Amino acid sequence: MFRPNSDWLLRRHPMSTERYNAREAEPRWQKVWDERGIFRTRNDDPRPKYYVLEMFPYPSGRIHIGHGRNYVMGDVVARFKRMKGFNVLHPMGWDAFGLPAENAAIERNTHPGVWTYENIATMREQLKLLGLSLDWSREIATCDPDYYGEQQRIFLEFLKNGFVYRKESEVNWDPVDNTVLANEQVIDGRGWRSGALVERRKLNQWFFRITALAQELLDGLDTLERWPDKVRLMQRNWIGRSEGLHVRFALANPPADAPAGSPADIKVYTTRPDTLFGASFLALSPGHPMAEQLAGGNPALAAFVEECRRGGTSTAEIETQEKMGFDTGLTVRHPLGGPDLPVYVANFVLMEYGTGAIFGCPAHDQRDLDFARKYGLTVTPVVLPPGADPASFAVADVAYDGEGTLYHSHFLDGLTIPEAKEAVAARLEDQRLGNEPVGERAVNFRLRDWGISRQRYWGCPIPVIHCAACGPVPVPEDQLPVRLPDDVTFDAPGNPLDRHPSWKHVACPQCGQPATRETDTMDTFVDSSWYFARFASEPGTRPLQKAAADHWLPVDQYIGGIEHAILHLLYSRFFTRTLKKIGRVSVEEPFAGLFTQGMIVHETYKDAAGKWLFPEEVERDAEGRPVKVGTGEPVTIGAPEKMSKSKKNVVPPEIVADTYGVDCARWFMLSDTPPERDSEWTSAGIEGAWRFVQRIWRLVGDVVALAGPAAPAEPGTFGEDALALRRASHKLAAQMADDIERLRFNVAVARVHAFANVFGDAVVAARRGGTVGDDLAFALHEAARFLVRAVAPSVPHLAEECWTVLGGDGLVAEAEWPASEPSLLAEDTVTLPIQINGKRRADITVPKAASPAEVESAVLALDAVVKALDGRPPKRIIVVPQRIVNVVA
RNA sequence: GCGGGCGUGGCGAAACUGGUAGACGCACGGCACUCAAAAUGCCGCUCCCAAAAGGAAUGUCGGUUCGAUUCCGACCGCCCGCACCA
Repeated sequence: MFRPNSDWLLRRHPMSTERYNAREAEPRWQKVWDERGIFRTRNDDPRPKYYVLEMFPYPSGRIHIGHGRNYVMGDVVARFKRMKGFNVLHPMGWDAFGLPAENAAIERNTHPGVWTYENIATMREQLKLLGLSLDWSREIATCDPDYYGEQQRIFLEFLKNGFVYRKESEVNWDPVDNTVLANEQVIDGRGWRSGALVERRKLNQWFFRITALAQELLDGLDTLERWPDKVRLMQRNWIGRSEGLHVRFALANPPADAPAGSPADIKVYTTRPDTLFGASFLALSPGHPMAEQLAGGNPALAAFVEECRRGGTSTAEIETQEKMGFDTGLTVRHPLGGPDLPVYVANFVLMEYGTGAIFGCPAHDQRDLDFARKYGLTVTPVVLPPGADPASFAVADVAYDGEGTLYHSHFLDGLTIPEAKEAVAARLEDQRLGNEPVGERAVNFRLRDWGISRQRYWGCPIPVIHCAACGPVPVPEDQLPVRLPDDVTFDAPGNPLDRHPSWKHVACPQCGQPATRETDTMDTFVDSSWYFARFASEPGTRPLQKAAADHWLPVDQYIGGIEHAILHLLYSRFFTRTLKKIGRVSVEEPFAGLFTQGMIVHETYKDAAGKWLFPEEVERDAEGRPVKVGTGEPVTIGAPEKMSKSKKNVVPPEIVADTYGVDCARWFMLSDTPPERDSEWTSAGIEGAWRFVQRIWRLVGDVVALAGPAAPAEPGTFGEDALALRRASHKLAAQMADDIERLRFNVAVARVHAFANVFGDAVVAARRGGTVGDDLAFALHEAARFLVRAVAPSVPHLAEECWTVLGGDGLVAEAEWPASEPSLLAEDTVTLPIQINGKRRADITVPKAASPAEVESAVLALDAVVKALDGRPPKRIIVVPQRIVNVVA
């Protein structure tokens, strides 16, 4: 027979024994939100705007719970800002063009568009399952002609204004598949699908002139105060500004067979003109025009150049790669009268940086030193380290790149490095070779122009027509968008646009003669470089509207992975600045605040045969060992790794929603681990979140049982218990607001836990006390309502359910953030720890307003202090008001 | 090689601007309730000596300070980014 004892009754109430049924409640509230359209955003809303955006996903198929973390974080911010009175824009879209769709088309014989839109439909439902407060009416897909048509207009405006140009550039060419490969499709120098050795082939390609904005993009980083320092540093390094000197070296023995008009000098770029007297060779990149020309008449050199090209480009390969050179037999004059220098072609000189040629100063550059030692070139130190003896200082295997004074350097002797740089620059500027100065000061950037041509079908067509007579001609405005043809096949290698029977054949817009369309499409990074501006325009309107973009931009909080720290973010910054220059928007920087969240990782599982297993295929046997469900064969558990389909360590959102509810998943994703770090998904963690969700539900039920279903009127006075609870409630609201503003979700979660402990104690005490007075009833109701609103951004469905139980007006999703009364946040006493010689020995509670002198005398009266001083006067007493007291005995 | 970051209990972590180290949670142990279990609640949970009082401890060693997880130096370990950047 069921016979509860009194203790049980104290803690349990029939109301609170009902479990919160997330599976029933969550879809119900999602329907209510949807029907009332409360997440629809209007541009004419008078409230202050707040734009929160998570990096939009590529529609790869299905999402797993690992993808959900950044959407949940963004959603917490969006819901919080709504409660704080902002008109929030929180949209979602699809980065829908890209190579995987073409691969799927080849593998499954489907159209890339069909595959893409099917994936979008699946993933949209999965995202909706998470209860995100998104304005779905603004949803976009970059493969929509409405979207990419506007992108084509932007391209043509950029072209008109000189931000786009065409030049020859090398691509990875797969000679078996007859196709261009992306860098990630080249594995160990071979095509990923065909296995053929990849060739370098030159094609005419379109480029965005991002280097024209290099300085601007660099300077702009300083204004991005709400970006992680790490990302700004990565961009700064990527842009890579350096100041140096272009120096022209005259050829001492031009080759006899050189064609007329061949250059008579070699131009190098250097950041160390001060070391010019230590130069012992010149080196050309294998791609340097002079190297290529010389190779034409020299089979051995041609073979060397070819070998260099095959060398890998990965860092690991480069590190182990030995410095190699080929002596061309050419020599050049030293511009300051030193000995002539031999000219090599060397594998470590990059054509893309500087002028593709360097002078080597082995004593002060490690690469040059390695090279000089290998080829027996002279090593002359010209910078003397401070305190070193000029007679004995020598460089063996380690180049000296530190500070010092110049020596062995004629007119530079005795100068510091900066002085010597200046002196050389000044001297060479005045020297003439031909009609031009030998030296010219130069600012150099590592940043290169952005090549956007892709020899692919599933991308935004480049709106240009090639005419034999007129050259490249822009597609006229009234013929935009240039649509992708739907009737394409993927059964043959190469670009389907190129071999389509009719698509590319058009009349030249200028002369009317037969011409062909550009068959290249744009890099998908172009698509994602302005989508944030498209969201600003209301649905059904032109994709990029100045007024709308100016209203919403910049994005106040952008959230995404660190993997986009450089390219996507830099390209978006370039686009926004360029759009401003052509008058399409008014802002310069697209993202005022950036947050890069960590990934969700999960253990991996392998069976005895080494095959990956899904988490749900693994269970524990009687001894607690991991075994395969059904068979009982042993399972090996691997370290937590990024969730990925290939390793099967994924958790589908549907399973979590069915078992625990998505609020539990949301709460768990916000708990414990700082959001910028990787977080491990565990069953213990999600169960902990489930327990806490139930606990909130019980607390709310307890309050209604104790204090009635309706909030009582505020009484004039409060007892001590009620007041203490009120203080805790008001503090919670204030501190949590601060935590969420700073995106410290794990700290916010801990705070809610701590409050729930205090709240729970108050509930138990109230029940024990028998009757609940008006003041306590008010405080309990207030605590419940504060708690529910404080967690509403994180667990929105649960919050709605609780809000209803508590008799709240309307939806909690539309409620205001609880306002904290300043009088309840202020404490009138403070407890100070008392240290003796830096060790905590006691504490003391004093009025907050107590003067240091009052605190000091109270401290000196403490037993512990009297005992420690043993009659002697203290050497010193440090009173830090509101903080601590330290007595130095 | 270059650049950046991080080391705190069994685990995830907290600690504001140099001021009580370990909040909060997980795991674990004990207890209560139950025929039993689940659920829930209470207690304990860095280490040493323990009855208490103490002492040690934030990777290691040193420095600055009344006081250091926090600042400085050296070392050890781990992680991330990179395009040999002249």
